[in-house]
Amino acid sequence: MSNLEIAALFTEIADYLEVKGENPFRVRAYRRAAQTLETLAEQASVLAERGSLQEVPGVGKDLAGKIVEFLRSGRIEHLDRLRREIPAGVIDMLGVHGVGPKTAKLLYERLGVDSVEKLESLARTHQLAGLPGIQAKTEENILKGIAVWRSGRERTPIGTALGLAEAIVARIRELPEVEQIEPAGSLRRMRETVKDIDLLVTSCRPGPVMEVLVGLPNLAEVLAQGDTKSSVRLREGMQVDLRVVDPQCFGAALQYFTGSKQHNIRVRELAQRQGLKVSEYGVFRGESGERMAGRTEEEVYRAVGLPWVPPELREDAGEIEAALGNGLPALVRLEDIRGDLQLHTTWSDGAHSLADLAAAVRARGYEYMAVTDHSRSVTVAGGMTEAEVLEMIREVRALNARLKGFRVLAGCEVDIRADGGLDYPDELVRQLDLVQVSVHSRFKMPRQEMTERIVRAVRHPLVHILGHPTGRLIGERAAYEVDVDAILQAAREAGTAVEINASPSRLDLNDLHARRARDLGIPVTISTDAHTVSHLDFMRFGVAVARRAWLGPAEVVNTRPAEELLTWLRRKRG
DNA sequence: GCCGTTTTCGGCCCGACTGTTTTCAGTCG
Repeated sequence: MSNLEIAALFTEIADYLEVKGENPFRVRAYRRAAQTLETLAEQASVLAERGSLQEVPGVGKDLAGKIVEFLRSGRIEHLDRLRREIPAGVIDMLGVHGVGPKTAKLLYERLGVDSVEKLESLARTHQLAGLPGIQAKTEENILKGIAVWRSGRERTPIGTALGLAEAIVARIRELPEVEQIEPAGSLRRMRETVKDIDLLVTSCRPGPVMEVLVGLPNLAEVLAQGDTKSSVRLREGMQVDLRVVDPQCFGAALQYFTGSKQHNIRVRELAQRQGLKVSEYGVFRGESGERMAGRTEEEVYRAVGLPWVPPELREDAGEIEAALGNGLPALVRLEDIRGDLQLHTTWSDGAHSLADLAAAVRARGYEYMAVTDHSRSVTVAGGMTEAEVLEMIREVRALNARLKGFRVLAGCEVDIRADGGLDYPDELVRQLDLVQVSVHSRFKMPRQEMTERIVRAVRHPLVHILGHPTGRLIGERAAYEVDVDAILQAAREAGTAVEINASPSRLDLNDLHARRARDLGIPVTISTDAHTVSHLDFMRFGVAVARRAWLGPAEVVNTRPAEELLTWLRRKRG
């Protein structure tokens, strides 16, 4: 977590510097470094030990020094000074929509406003009006901004957001006036959570499109309605921004609105160096203003000398450099997946019988599946007794005898006990085709103890896969305290695979950890952890995480044909 | 504060919108 911690501190420094009115490019340097740290697969502490912090793009001598300072002392003296100089509440105000650094500074210096609460009471009583650039309307906007700030600007899990977006897209697509419609923003990049839904449409008649949007059955509020841009808030709380653009500009607009912001900045810097200008309207020659591209994203990227970059990679996390060197990876696709390796049936807490689930999995076009019901200690989930495991194995063998062209593997999600031991004796575990291990209890262990516990299980010679390695539930439960890098190192040494659990409430490993696994050459599985047939659809979210982690099909275990998978499972055990 | 096919100094992404203004600064994405 320390990369995220350092990133947060750099962002805080940037906020302070901005309020102080310092050089905006210096501010940007801090923000860029923060953003890069957030998407860095390797721990800054490890880089620091190697002395290679300055190889991180955007980290120079000074910022590397500050990182080292933080790692050594847990503090950054420069930030401490800033905190003493300006109250934290002034920085909080930047979170209010409509209040930027200039306004915050003005309010603090002229009226002593040093908290959102104070800001609110002064706006209510019209004591802000009269300051330079502030009148009644601005007071009103600030109050609106505070209301949104209060209601929490939490992000929505991708599964929920994508469902909402696709329902809207389906309605709009029905209109004969609509030519193209695409979600953009972080939704298209498939981040694990998204803030709002951006939709991009080409149509010669925007009117009816806007009508559909403001007439949605789950509409809560129309925030703005114009000819080319409308915004609404849904009852579920999410904001939806819809823009209608000219077909000539669709690719440029899609590229622009997909972001990330930092990726776009890099693309434009690249263009600028070639005397070009990139905007949401297209790519233009500097002097003549001649239009070179805009209809498709491919055109836009080609015009600035890049191959098309898959949206999942657009985070300024090395994809620009890779694209320049023609080194973008061929990413795993949903259609590459040949089977699902974590599934639950009525043998434990799943909704369907083994035979019914197998039929449903097969109907998705998969070649194989592993049934991985819970082990005995996980009593809340109806874990199998030893006798039931044997019975389950017999049922699998019998089923396979009947099935042609489809293979069921007898597996188990074996609980990792508090001491790192497995939940069944080795003689029983050995009889399973596939053994996945995971933690389901004692989440609050000290970091060191939890790490040793999982490392021990990962090293067990009969274990194939570590399931949902960090145990987090998005928006509900943080990952347990654990040294993920130590676990990954152990997995590499033992040849044990790690899972990307595709359930949208888990997505565990996350994109960063999965990328780290990739960098270390650890095999990865993508599994849905389905407890009912509809959960089989989660595979797309797991594949999205894998794509964000730069994984190709060869690095994902369950893209292999059944025979190759079986060979890997056997060989793993020597 | 970072960085280099134009640079070790002098640059650093782009456009829209809004509210406040007599021509633009601030904010946002």
